[in-house]
Amino acid sequence: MGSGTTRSATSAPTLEDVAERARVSTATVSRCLNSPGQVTAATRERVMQAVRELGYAPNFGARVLAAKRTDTFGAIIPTMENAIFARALQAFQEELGKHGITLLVASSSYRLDIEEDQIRALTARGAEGLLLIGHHRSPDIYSFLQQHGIPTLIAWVYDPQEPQVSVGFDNRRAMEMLASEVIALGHRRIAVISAEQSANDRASARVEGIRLAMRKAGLDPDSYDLIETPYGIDFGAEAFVRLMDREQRPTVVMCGNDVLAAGAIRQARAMGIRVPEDVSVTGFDDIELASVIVPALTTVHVPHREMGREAARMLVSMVRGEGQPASRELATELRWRDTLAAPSQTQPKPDTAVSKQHGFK
Amino acid sequence: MGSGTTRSATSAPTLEDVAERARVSTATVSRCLNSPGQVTAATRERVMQAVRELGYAPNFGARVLAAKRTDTFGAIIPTMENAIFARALQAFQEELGKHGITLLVASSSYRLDIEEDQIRALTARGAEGLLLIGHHRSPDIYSFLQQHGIPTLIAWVYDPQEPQVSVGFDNRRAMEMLASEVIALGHRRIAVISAEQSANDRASARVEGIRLAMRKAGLDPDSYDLIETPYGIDFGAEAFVRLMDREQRPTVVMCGNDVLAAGAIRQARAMGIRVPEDVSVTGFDDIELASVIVPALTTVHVPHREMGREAARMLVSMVRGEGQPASRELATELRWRDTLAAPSQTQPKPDTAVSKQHGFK
DNA sequence: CGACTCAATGTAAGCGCTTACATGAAATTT
DNA sequence: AAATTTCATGTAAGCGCTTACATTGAGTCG
Repeated sequence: MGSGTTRSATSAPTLEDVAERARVSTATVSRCLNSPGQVTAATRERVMQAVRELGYAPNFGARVLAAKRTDTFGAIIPTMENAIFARALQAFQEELGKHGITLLVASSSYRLDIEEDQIRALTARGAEGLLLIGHHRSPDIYSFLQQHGIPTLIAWVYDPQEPQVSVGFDNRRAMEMLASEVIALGHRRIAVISAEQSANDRASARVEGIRLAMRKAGLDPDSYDLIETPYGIDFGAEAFVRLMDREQRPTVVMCGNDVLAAGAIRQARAMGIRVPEDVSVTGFDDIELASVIVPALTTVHVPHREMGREAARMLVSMVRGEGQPASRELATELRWRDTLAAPSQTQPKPDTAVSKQHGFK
Repeated sequence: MGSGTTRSATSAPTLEDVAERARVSTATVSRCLNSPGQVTAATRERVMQAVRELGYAPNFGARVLAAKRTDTFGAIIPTMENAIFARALQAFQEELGKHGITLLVASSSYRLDIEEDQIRALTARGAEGLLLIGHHRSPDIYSFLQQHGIPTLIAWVYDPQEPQVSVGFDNRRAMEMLASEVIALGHRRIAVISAEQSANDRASARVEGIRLAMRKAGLDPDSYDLIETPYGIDFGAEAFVRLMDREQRPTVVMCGNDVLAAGAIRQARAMGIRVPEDVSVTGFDDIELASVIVPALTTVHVPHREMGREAARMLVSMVRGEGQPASRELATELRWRDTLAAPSQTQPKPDTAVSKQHGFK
């Protein structure tokens, strides 16, 4: 175990230990650490020496208790396994780092009750600002947050109606745009694979967007086929199987996110169903995966990194007491790739080889 | 803003406020919260009522200071953007949750100096146990950790030689296995795309594994072509271009991870180079991506979730003072899919459909 | 050379919580 | 009914740090 020194794992050295060793008061040590300008170079040197020798690290709890500042923000995301959150969070953290702020991350597994616990946990740990995903949660929490005076920013959605400041995009409108294109292409039998909508307002907004587009196009907004499923490639694949089992197969499968779409496409290939000749597929998010799979996925691009960075800036200014900034909308953008085409008028004929690669474009 | 009560954001209520309102001592309130069994149902009810009315949440710093327990572990990963870490971490966190432990996550961007800061930050924040990736870091840190008595577990590697307990796999041996297969298949012109090795002992162990296999096969271990590149699909693609520019093209490109491999494969397709007919490609990690891309990637499967879960169990037992468990090796496994084949002896004949592109050779 | 300034340092009062110990009432025993 | 045990609750001492305020001693000025 011990590699050299025989120093056992005594409890960590305290400010007082350092003070004693450097022959100064604890106040001086504290000043050395926090506002070195107030201390003579000589004493400072002596103190730092002691700090080094003892391997001193301040006790965060005590510091917070006394100073009432934590320089810590918190973020709660549904899951770390979803690349879109990971990516935005990385950017968020990088930006916070520039301001000397530490980020605490927790994940809720898409469960409201867990999220609530996490919010309390992060608050208790002194998070001075909070980043949350989506608006949908109990009002109690918002009043709790308000009571504790904790600035909270909602990401991944943009909705100026809501009282909380948000940064993100209009999920409904973005999906509506995509759906309009799909309809314009001639698709009428539309199927949807969505993430579970109950605890996920992004998912439900996206589904709504599709309905809206259908209504606007004069289609019956209830005529579409919807499957809700957990997040994961395999779930997407499985949902696709079920969809293809319907007596009336859809001509397009619109997925609530790219991962589900990737599963659908993989499954299509496995079943010998050609995309987009036999069935079109669309995604949402534009994660890296989207451009790597074959055929490359037509999807909605979301500026994740930018959202993370912007969220950090906004939250910092809120915590600094510069008032509530206005909610900020980020632009999404259709990424036309190879999985969306007009429905084939003819019955799809069983394909001969693995197809001759639909002439791109 | 305020939805009902006019309560402004006064500073958060304290234990004392609750005590006063419930007409008991602070001790009783504390007991209600921490060991409710010791309190009469009646008083408990009264206290809880007060807690609710006040929206009380304990001050973490104060609690830690007094109780000397934080129930918090820390983990530092190189980046959240890499799915393998995200996935293992998710499992790690889930397992810790069962023990009532909160996880604090930080990311170091593959930089040793940042990691060091993060270690100190997490320590100061009361992390009682630490999960770190890979062995490679300054000895000062290990003595710091030891001095503070913070159990530390190293993941993603297995090396019983090292003094720190680790859970993971033998990167070198795993890659050696794969490389042996590659060589057995007849490949002699081997190229490698690796992550940067300097701050990443997993990457360097993997490269070493390839050299080892070559040596064992009687090949000159310096005859291979190595490109180091940052993490990312596009970087993999770019490296692939450079490799294909060599006057003597390799017959196989072994990649340090699946993401680089995905980039290489995407690029091959873009260049009209067939995989595996013209060039084989291998990966490492077996992330979801590997089975979705076309052709599906031959790679080394690593049990990320299991590693995360196991890491949690081991670290918990270490923190509980149950002594140093032995390092634990997890099995990796070759996943044969479609990107690795014997090098074509004959000149690759231009195939009719997809391409006559690759002029080369 | 004494009155005054000012910078460096020390003193000590909390910050909000937990918990060992003290207290007193109710339950149990003798 | 007195003695004893038991259990709920209160009292108060810190936990390690920051910081307002007090102190000291050196420099400045007339």
